[in-house]
Amino acid sequence: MPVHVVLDGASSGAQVPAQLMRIPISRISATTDCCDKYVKGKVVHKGPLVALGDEEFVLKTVIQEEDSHQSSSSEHTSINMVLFGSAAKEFSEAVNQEDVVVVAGFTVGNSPTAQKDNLHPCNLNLSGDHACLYVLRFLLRASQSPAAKTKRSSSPVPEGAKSAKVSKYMYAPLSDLKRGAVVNVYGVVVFFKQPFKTRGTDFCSSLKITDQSNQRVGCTIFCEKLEDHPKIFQMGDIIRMHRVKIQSFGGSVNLVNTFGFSVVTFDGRPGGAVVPRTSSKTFNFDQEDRRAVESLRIWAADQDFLPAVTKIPLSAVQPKAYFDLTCQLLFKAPIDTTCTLLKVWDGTKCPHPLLDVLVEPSTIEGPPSLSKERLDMAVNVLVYDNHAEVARNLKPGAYLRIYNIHANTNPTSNKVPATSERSSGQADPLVFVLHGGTSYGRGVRILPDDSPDMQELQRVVESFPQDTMTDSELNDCMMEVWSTPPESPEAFQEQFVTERTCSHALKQLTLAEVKQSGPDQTFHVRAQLRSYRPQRLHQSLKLHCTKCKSIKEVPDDVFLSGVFSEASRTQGPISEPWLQSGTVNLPGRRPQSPCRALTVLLATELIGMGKTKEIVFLSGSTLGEACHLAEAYQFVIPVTSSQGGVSLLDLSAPFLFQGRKRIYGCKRCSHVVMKEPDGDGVERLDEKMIAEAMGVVPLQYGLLMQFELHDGTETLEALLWRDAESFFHVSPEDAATSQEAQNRIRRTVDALCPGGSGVAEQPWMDLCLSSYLVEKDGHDHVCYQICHSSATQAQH
DNA sequence: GATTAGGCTTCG
Repeated sequence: MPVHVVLDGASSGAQVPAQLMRIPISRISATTDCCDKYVKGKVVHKGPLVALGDEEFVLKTVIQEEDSHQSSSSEHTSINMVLFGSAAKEFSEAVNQEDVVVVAGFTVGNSPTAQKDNLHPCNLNLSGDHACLYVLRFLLRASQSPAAKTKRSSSPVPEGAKSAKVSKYMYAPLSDLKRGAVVNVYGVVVFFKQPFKTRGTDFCSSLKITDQSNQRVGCTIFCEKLEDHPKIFQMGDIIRMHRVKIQSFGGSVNLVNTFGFSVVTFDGRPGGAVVPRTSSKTFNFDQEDRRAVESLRIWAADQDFLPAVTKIPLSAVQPKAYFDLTCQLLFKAPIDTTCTLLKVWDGTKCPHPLLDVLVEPSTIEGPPSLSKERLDMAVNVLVYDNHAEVARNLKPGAYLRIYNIHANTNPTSNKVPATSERSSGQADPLVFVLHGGTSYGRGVRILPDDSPDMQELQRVVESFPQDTMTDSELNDCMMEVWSTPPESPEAFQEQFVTERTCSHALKQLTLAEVKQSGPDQTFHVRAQLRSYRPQRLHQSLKLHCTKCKSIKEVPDDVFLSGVFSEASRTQGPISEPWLQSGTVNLPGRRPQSPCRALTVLLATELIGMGKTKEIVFLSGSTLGEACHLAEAYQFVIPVTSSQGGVSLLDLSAPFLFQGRKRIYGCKRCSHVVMKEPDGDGVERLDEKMIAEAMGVVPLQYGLLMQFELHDGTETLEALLWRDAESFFHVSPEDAATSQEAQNRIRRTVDALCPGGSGVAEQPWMDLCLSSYLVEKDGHDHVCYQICHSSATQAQH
């Protein structure tokens, strides 16, 4: 298949032949005569190159009409394209996601996945010599001309820095390394150790890389700062290093970083986006780098130097085996100076009996309690020596990869008190161990938010119900109630009537008519609720700022525990003239847990006024302790030390606890200044006065849902946001804390959208809708919101 | 323009 790269919109070189006619994606059908047609679209998804045998490849991609926002939503503007043989291989090498391509010489077939992916009912198939592909590359103004781009410098360091803005680098093949030289290299990582502390001033990363020359070369990177080290997460990652010195040791070549060293790494899996991983703010990266990474990926995929099974979930663990575990930290507890317990899970259940490690409850750092489901799937990991030190700084909720973890079956230690139900004939219980030292790459690493492995795990663990506050409060916990569908819909079928509450004199329209009208209008419609989002109702609760209009999610307890834990880790002494410190004894929540003395601070002036039960500043506590104390004090303000003075925790956490209510501040609009709240001449302090005294702009709770409406003429997505409170007759604030409020919302959506029943049984709703324009991705979209409408229980 | 480490299972 000829592949042409058209630069600058066809100003030079290859051009799309003039005799070809463009056919919009939406007009393609099984009967389309394709011999004189071409399709133009943006690559919105590029699948991996799949090898079926010798030179037999297949690759799936999705292309989308570029100006698709102008078409109506019923048109299919995205289409699956399947490439075979050399066409697949060439496409994989030449095209990146987001590229605009022109495709000719295709055939049209039926799409077997149309039902599932909701894309075009047809497929485009590309194979053989007839297929023709043009990649449109629009060069940025700041970049070099195409002619200059083809010139390559032979110097390892940037040359002509004065004349050209873009520097070129030469990369040495690993088979051609001359002792003493300083070079730039690309390679695939075949072995690595996480950076470890040396006896000198630096951390050291030790790795081995290879490239198409099949040469394996060891690399030793010394850097004082951890963030300057290569960000390697797994074997197969791709690494680019600038300015490494070639040394020889023990008869083989070794690369060591030298002055001006820089490193960038990439995920090594073919097909994925090429995203450079570096903490460096300036680094060179252009199309040639992209191609170098992609060709290394394709080459490496065919080699067998990578372990066959790279990911082992807890459900597939073999006793006695060593493996890498990707998991989420639920909580941790120090055992002694050389050992820390990490309780982790990955959303799968380990099938083997587990050794139960007993720890002092007061030493546990993590959320106040966890759902039984999570605890049932969680495993103990004992990390020793150098890793115990790293583990002490991990925050509950963090996503981790633990390298070379050992599924130990013979725990001989009496240091860790343990119980297990061992009886004859039963398998030895497992305990996971990360042994001391760095052999075999042993270590722990936090996976960053943009890591695909982290995101995949996050999707899995977030599909489980959220954790509850405490065991005893399980029944009235928001997450539990909202996540649980009613036990028997038939037995509990209530009738709800949805009516308009506005006084507009408007004719009722069909949804099809609404869709044909423009923005900034009000409509009256009669429709049924086909579906709603989010399905997990607690996710509809949001926090929003009335000042900057931003909307954010309500953080979960695992995350909040991390913020509290981080704050108490960096906790120092607090000395403020207007605060007096003291301690409060908090009784243990469970009978066996001991009392804990909490450091609290009280405002001097309020003490003078006898108002000692109103506001308490709490330092160095856990989330659970803050919640617990909020039962006894009117307002609890978690604080930490800042240069000897007092400061609020990071505003991702509530700045104020009022009973069960957690009040958050806007990170963007708040300017925290800790002042003594002025209680003078005030009967009762309220949240507004406290927020004002501390320079915090409080966030409001809101309910945000998306309703899919239909009426036989059309379906229409409408948001419920501004008038959600009057629709459900529940205030979002109540929904955040009250079981009754959550029940009411649950019952309403269940009645309006009874699961499993036919369309005829669905109630009709009389709704008032408003339409408005929203700019997204540089284009205007018409959106709809349900307003002036109310769902009330029908009177029997 | 020094120094570090130089893979290769713990032993709890």
